[in-house]
Amino acid sequence: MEKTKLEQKLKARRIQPTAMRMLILDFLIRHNEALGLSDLEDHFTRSDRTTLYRTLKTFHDKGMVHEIHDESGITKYALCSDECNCTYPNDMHAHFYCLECDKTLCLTELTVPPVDLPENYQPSSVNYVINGTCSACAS
Amino acid sequence: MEKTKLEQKLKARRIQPTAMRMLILDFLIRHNEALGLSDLEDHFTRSDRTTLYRTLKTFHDKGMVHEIHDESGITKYALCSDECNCTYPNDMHAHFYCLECDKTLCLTELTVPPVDLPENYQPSSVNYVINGTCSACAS
DNA sequence: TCAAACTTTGCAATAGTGTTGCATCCAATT
DNA sequence: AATTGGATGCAACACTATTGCAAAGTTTGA
Ligand SMILES: [Mn+2]
Ligand SMILES: [Mn+2]
Ligand SMILES: [Zn+2]
Ligand SMILES: [Zn+2]
Repeated sequence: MEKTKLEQKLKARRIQPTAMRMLILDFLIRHNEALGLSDLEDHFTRSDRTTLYRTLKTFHDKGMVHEIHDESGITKYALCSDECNCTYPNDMHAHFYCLECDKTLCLTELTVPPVDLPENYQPSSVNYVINGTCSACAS
Repeated sequence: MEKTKLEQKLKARRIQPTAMRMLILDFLIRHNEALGLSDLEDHFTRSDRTTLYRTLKTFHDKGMVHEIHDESGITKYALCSDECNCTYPNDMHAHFYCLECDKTLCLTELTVPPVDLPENYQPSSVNYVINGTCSACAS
């Protein structure tokens, strides 16, 4: 994606657009799967773990990405859509974790249904992961 | 719970009923929240981490408990009902993770609805966690 | 233009959780 | 009693996440 577009996206979330952050944002955009810190480490070999870690943290704090917790035990991050505020239940969707290839996908079409919680339980977000075998691994 | 009852429950899942396992099972029964390894460590101070770890692993392998992955990053375990085989979607229910007190509850009433996955995606289980504030922390 | 103030990055160390190898113990079986 | 297999304890390790601090870079306002 063009540099100016990346800059805009970062600024829209009130994130200072540094070179590193634009590279990482671009990387996230190119991959439509949720990525963990180690995935960034593998690709940005010249950059320090900590920078990558803190970039993900900043992105998360500013609502640029959402966290997904799956059976891998690794915290994964996926881009939010531009309009997303990660509010419950509107912006919440399901995810698919493939037990074979270890990849996690956003099922953005699959919005979570609001549910009836017990008295006095206040929901704020959802972590919804369906485990199984993805289409690539099924064939 | 009485010793013989605990023995029965373990044998029903083809788990050798040792003293330690009965104590841990009893502990899980007494707490209706999902527990992590460290919770067991805190209580069974005279026992070794590894034994507790392997007991949970055995319980999980034999279908006595199910794993829950929430925002805490800690793998938590909760007892399955006697009839549960952890099959999708019948035995799958939602969970509630309180961001204040860090506790995770089984919402056994809240069975997950089967969903329409993309072509060739094979689901086998679900990790469904609703985050928010529990009734105890709301008041 | 320069210095002060603030932010980002890199390096090192540490914390926290989960996992394994191996020796010993124990209980069931013959 | 000897044999056998599983359970436990101890130690070490692997992997991920997190923090402190100093250096480098950037913005801001005399
Ligand atoms: Mn997602
Ligand atoms: Mn449960
Ligand atoms: Zn796959
Ligand atoms: Zn609570």
